[in-house]
Amino acid sequence: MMELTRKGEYAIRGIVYLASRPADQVCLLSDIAAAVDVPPTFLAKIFQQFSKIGLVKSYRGTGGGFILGRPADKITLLDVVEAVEGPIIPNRCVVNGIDCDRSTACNVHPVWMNVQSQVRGILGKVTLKDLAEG
Amino acid sequence: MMELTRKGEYAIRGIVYLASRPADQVCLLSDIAAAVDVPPTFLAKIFQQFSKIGLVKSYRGTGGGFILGRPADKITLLDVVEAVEGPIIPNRCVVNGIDCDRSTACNVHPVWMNVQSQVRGILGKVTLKDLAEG
DNA sequence: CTCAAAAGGACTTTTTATGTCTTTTTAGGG
DNA sequence: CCCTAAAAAGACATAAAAAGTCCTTTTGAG
Repeated sequence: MMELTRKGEYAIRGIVYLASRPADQVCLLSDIAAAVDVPPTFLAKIFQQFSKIGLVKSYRGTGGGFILGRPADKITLLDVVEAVEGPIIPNRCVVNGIDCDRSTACNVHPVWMNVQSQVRGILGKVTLKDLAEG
Repeated sequence: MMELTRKGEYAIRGIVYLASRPADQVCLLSDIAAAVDVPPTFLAKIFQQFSKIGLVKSYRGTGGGFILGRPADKITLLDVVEAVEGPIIPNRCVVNGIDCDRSTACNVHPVWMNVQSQVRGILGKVTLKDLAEG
């Protein structure tokens, strides 16, 4: 369980690569796709999602491409993963707040809440800067 | 991401219900399925998986049914989840040990290792006894 | 021997993942 | 203004996984 999809993996590869480039240099999607070995059309969709929420900035037309939407140390792995995979929800009932639909006193619920919070904590502390260097 | 499948949810519901019954009382699958509102044929498959790894013991024929394979405080949520969902692997490369196939120095890898270990830690500390009472 | 129950296997249907293709918008440069 | 380069958008296509059903077989008690 809890497996990242290929989309998520591609997303990370792509944006980490972008973070590893000079911050002011606009990168072609086709170049990124080639560098990280991801189907360009698929990566395009992913970067469109990034663009919508500001993780990257896009420029169209001749000389266009992508740069990071903010400094690499201000983008976390959590941002990236949630951008393409949706929120981190180990169990559906977590979204309903405190109570499951199954029973008023569901003992499993707080466990999932705990899992969610721990995972978010871990991913939220890792930035693209961390991932791009080293 | 990280969402439990319905199968996993059913599995938990079913075995927690079983754990809430008197330990020596054999339970019919059909009764369990009705009690936790899961398609009986589907739950049957799940309990077959449980049975194979000893989480439950099954008895065939007249008067048959299921009981827990060991005391409720010796079965963890991790046991149950991994029984039906497979091992907890946030990213494929975690299984290959220390190195990703993508690059020799993948900085993302230790993060997934950390996630895996945290989640396993949380789920491994919750037993069916905890979940069945209260 | 018969009936009740789980086990096993083959199947179907639905949903999600993983892409591709084509058209449209935007922008730069002559 | 026109041409070309690039991302955006949307409609498809295919494949894999999830979710569930159905039928047959095995096992056991009475």
